[in-house]
Amino acid sequence: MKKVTINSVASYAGVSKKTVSRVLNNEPNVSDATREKVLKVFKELDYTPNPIARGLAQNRSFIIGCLYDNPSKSYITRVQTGALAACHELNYNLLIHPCELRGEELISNIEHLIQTSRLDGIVLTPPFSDFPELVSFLKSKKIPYARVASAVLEDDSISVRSNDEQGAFEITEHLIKLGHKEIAFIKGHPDHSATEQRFKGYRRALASNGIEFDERLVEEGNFSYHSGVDSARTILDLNPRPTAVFASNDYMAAAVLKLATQMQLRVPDDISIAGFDNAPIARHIWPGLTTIAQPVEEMTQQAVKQLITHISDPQESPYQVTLEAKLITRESTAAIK
Amino acid sequence: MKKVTINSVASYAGVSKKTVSRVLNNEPNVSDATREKVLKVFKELDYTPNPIARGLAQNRSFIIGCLYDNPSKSYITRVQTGALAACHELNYNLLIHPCELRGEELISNIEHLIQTSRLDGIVLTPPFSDFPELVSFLKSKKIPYARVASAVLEDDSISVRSNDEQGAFEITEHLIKLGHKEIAFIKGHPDHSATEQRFKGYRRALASNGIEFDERLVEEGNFSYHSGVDSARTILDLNPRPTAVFASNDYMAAAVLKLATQMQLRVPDDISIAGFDNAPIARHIWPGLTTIAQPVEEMTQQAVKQLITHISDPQESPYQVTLEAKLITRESTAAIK
DNA sequence: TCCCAATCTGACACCGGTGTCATAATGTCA
DNA sequence: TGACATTATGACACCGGTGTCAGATTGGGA
Repeated sequence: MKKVTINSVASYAGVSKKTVSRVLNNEPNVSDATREKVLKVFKELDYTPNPIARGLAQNRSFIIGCLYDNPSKSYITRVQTGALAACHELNYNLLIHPCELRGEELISNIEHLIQTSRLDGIVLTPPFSDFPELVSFLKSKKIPYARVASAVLEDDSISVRSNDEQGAFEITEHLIKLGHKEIAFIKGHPDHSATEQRFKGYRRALASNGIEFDERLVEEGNFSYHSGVDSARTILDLNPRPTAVFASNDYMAAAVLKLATQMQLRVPDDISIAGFDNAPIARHIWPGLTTIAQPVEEMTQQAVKQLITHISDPQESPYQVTLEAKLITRESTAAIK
Repeated sequence: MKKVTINSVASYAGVSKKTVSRVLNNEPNVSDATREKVLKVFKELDYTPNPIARGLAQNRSFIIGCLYDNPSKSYITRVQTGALAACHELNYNLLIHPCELRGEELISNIEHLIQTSRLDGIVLTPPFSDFPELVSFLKSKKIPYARVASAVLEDDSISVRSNDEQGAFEITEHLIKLGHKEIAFIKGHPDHSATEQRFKGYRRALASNGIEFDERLVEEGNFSYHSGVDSARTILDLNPRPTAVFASNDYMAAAVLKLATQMQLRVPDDISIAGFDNAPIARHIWPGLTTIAQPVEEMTQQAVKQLITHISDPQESPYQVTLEAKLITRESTAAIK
């Protein structure tokens, strides 16, 4: 099986390398006859251009990096799915790069990554999307980037998000409409901008329904299952016990459910529990969790797509998109008795 | 910020490109003085070799592909973690490629992937590890590959596995020692070789403890949570009801637990449940699942490491490794009353 | 019919490394 | 000291594409 290069195609088709290259890249100024002739040879020889050679000539790698630091495997997988879909469509490769936001020398770690792998661009997923040091570093180095699910919008960068504040508002209001007035809240990790957004939505729902905010009902979590256990312990021991708990994500909500079950509390009869994210666990436990579903794949796909488009043609100016989050009701929430 | 290439380094150090290249690759026949001089210039100019140029010259991409088709996000993430660790260590990149085993034209899909991305090698994770068509395709095309968690061993290929049969044996024996005699079993997806292995271990444990195998206690699942629900329904409706259920993975075990809870059965008092894999869900539900932990990260890391070593130096002959799986006991199993 | 612009095509250098081979420098032993 | 093996170094082609620019061809208007 001999290697098929642009040279073989050129000589076989009786044209120059450059003309073959023109056909490859859909450049103008190639006569229809020539174009067809070359395309036919492509098929006959089963030619695939070498992205490495192309990369060298254009000083590009055709690789996008994807940064994440997230305890939720399902979130990571969804991010990857969306990013891969976009990359696949636009003939790019995806390089995944898990790393710690608070790890030592994050910036130099990323710089090294970009240097050695020659990334063309980078996608930031939470909590990196709103990490100022990193964003300004990328900006100063003129490295194209896109932010997924960021809270802070900038005019001149690509950002695709869903409305966390609104989602939290809706799920809180859902609880309120079921008759709950004492609704505990478990916060997420302070490094994530979603944490603040979800808290805001919770408070707005209380306020707009005339329920006074009670600080004692709020616990600090960090999105991990473990932190949910700790927060749940405090909340479930309150006297009087709140009739509902809204945790900032499903893992912490699952932890509340676990502890409640251990304490012989019946969910949702004795207490309602709501989560956020619609992680697989939300439907894998009993009762299933009422939660908010975000279009993670689509957010990431749009972000990466826009990023690559921008790289290929810097004329394309970046823009921001906000997608809808959706309330999913399951068995863990019910009307107060 | 000017680009630093091998040419700049060469002229700055007063040597030829080739000598710089020799230092870069730790080749012999460079005097210590020259080597040091060049190394110093590397630091001064902060030089990073361009992997793309190197790839073109050597006809390599420095990219390993990782194939998977697995419903468990945590398994995927663990595979990635191990693969990334190996790649990072050996200056390779990892290209993830989720795809369907039974999807149309799997082989041509993979061929296209290898063609267009110019993969240097490929890691097969279950269920691909034991998919004969794919393996023989790779072999015929002389594409280096490594298999993770494969059941069938071949002498001349890289394979790193853990002992599923033994794990299943141990967990079954654990149940038997707790006094259980009627132990239901839920099989995994028939495409996965682990399915057969785990079933074998279950049967061996029964046999070696003088318990007769009862076909009615075996249900067909496919590793998904959903299939677990179906199987659980049948099993829990049996009369007499088995005192224990061993599901081939944790998702199906979680499904059994969910259904049992819905049916007001107390776990483990009324029925014991065991899983396999030690997925996060095993400790996120109540009661926590007794299960088998496999060293997924390590398996994958070793496989990829060996794969890259083999690519860089085909002298290195492939070998097979089997790692230990470990029984983890949690609250979902208890002695029969 | 002629001229000039627009369209098409190819020669050749270049991207940043590595492989080959010739040659220079050094070392070893008789 | 001379002959020869060994080590060190560089010149140059090459990997497979793309960019630049010059030259060839075609088309339209005067």
